[in-house]
Amino acid sequence: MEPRPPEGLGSRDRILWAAASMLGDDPGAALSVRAVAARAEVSTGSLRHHFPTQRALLDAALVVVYDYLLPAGSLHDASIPARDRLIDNLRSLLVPTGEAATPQEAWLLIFERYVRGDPSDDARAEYVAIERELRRRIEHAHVVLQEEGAVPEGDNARRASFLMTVLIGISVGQALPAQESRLHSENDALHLAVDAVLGPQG
Amino acid sequence: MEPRPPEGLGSRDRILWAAASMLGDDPGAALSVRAVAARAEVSTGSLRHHFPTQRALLDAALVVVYDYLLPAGSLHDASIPARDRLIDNLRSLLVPTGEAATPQEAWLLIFERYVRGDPSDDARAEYVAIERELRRRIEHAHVVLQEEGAVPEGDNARRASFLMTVLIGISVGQALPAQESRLHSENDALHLAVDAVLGPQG
DNA sequence: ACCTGAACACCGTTCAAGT
DNA sequence: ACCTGAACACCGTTCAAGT
Repeated sequence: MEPRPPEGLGSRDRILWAAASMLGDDPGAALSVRAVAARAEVSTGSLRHHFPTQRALLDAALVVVYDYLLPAGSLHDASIPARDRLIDNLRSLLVPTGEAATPQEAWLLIFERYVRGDPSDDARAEYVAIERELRRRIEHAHVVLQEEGAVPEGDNARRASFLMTVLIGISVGQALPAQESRLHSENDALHLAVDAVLGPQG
Repeated sequence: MEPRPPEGLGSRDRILWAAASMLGDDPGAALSVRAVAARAEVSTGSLRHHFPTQRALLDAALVVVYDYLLPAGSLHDASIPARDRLIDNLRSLLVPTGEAATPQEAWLLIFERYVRGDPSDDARAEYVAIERELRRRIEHAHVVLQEEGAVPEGDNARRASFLMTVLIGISVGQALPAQESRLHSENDALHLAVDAVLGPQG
C-alpha cells in the first residue's frame, strides 16, 4: 500500500520525492522526520544530513511542490518589486474557491463546519490542515523572495502567521456589512501588513 | 529558584496558579504537561484529571490571566510605554462581551445577524454602528497617546481601520480550530500591527 | 561525503493502581 | 472523586560508528 520511491533516485531526491508525495496526498500533512524517512526508505540520519532541520526540509519540499508541480503566478517575475509580488500572492489567497462564490458563503460554510456546535476532532483537524497549507504557501513566497535577496532573513513562520491573521481579517471584513467601499482599506491593510513584515525599506 | 505554589490551594487551583505564573514569566511559554505539573507540584495524572487536554488547560489559564489578573485600563498610565498601552487597549476589545461568552459564540451570533441570508438594512446599519464604535475607541486611544506626544501625527482613521482588520483576524482566529496555543502568535500579531502603525521608532 | 540507527530529551495521552 | 507514576506512542536533534 505504501508508495515506494522511483528507482534510480539518490537519497536526497528520494527524500524530496517522499516529502512532496506526502504533501500531494494531504497538503496539510505533518511531515515528521520518521514518516518522511520511512517513505523515502532512508534513515533519519541520512535525512538530517541533507536537511539539517525540519524547516529546511519543509522549505525544500515546498519549492518542489509549488514551483515545480503547480502553476506559478507572478511570484517569480523578477521585473516586479518583491513587495508587489508578495501582495499579489496574498491577494490570490483571498479569492473564494470551491463551493463558495462570495466571502459571505465561504465564511458561513467555514463557521458551519468548523465552529458551530463543538466540531468533531476530524472536522477540527481538517480545518487545521487547510490553514497549515495556506500558511505554507505564504512561507514559500517568502522563501522564493529571500532567494533573490529581495526579502531579509527572518522568521518566515512568524511572518506567515501574521499575514494569515491579516488575510482572515480582510476576508471576514468582506463578508460583514460596510458603509463604503472596502477596496481602498483592504489594499491599505495589505500594504501596511506586508511592510510590517518586510521591514522599514520594503 | 523555582517558584512554589501558595499554600492552602487545592490541586486544581495550584495547577491554574502554575500555568498562569508561567504565562506571566513568558507569554509565549509552551505550558507542557510536565512543566506545569512540576511547578504546581502535582502529578501529570492529576493535571489530566482536572484538565483532560492541553487545550482545556490553556483555555482555563488564559481566563485566569486575562479576566482575573489584568483588568486594568492602562490607557492613561503615563508610566507605561505608549506602545504597550495601545496594545492593552486593543486586547481589551478582544474580550467577548454581552450575550457571547466565547469568540465562537460571538462570531456565530454576528454571522447569524449580519451576514446570513441578505440581512435587512436595519441589521446592516446596526453592525456598521458597532464597528464604528470599536473604530472610535481605537482612534481615541491614538488621540490620547498623541496628546502626550507619544504617538506621531498621522491618519488615525487609517490606523484604526488597519488595527480593526487585525483584531477581526485575531478574534476569528480564536473562534476557529487551532492546533497549538494562539497566545504567542496573537501577541506577536498585535505587536507587529501596532509597530506598523506607530512607525519605525515605536 | 554519505549513511546508519541508537540515544537523548522532549511531547500529550492513557491507565491500572492506590486513597 | 482524586491522585499517582509508569507506560505508550510519538516528536526533532545529536552523534559515534561505519562505508
